[in-house]
Amino acid sequence: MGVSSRSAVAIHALTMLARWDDKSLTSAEIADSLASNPVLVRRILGSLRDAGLVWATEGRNGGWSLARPATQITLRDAYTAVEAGPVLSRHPHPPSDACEVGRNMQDLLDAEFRDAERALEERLSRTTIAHLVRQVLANERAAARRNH
Amino acid sequence: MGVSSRSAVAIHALTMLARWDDKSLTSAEIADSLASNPVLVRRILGSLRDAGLVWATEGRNGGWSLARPATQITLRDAYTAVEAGPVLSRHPHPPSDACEVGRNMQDLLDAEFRDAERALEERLSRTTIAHLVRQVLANERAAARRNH
DNA sequence: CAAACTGTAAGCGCCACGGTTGCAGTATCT
DNA sequence: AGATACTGCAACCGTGGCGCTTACAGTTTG
Repeated sequence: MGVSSRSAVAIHALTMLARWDDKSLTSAEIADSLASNPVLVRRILGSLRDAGLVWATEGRNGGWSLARPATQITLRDAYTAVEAGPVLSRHPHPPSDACEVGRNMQDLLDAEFRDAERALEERLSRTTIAHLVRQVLANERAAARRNH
Repeated sequence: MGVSSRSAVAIHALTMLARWDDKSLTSAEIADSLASNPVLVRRILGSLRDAGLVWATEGRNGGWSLARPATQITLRDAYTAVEAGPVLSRHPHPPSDACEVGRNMQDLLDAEFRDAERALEERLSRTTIAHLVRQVLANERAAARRNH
């Protein structure tokens, strides 16, 4: 296991919004694609809205749209918007102060883990939603070509 | 949250074994430093043993020792030994096959997430247990100097 | 007013987690 | 031999977060 699947849902939703960016999509439409529930989608899109990545119009014919071009939204943006805590958990309790190692490990480990998490986020920041849309369309074209 | 705290415990234990590598340490001693439980420590050290990082002698005066020099054990070794699944969770369910995005996202996301996880592990592999021991000793020397 | 949306709060069952108890096996010490 | 001090392992518990659902208030359009 590990981090929640909210990032996956967020990236999925953003990719859909980018794929059909001429119209807005409802949480029900996105939930259908995810084989999930509209409320769950709204919760996650709510986090993305708070992060300034998407916006919603309420009422009938309402729905969700990207707040900026898909070329300017990275996977890291989605990840940090929906994921709270650190990836790598630290000590459950503070270690013993009486131990030479114990009284130093927490800070040392924190520095190492932060660097590692930074490396993960840095890699995520190298892929944009636009890139994923391009790959989806390319895959679809290839699949259509195979069906002749 | 995120990944379990087993990595933190494993690295803590390895650092202790490396710090006092002239003798073997019991699970109780390590548990004391962690303010935790000997059984929990044994569970995690058991994984490290299966990964070939440490070994134990049973019976009275038994205990744990490193299986190879601390310069040749990285944080990645500890991490992969105790942590099972992927860091970043994928879709809870397979998405809908009827959606153009849905039927492509899983593979695309998996590739991206694997790359990101690889980046995290790569960073962890750059720090050895010996390096942590060196920092602990340096911190202790600095603290002793301040107490004059 | 009815319909179709978003937005929230509350609750559900599930599962992994850290932690604990209990006990069998094994080596050492007296 | 018998007490002692370890590892090893299985079973269990309480907690918390997860994905998911229901219910309902608010908002805009037909």
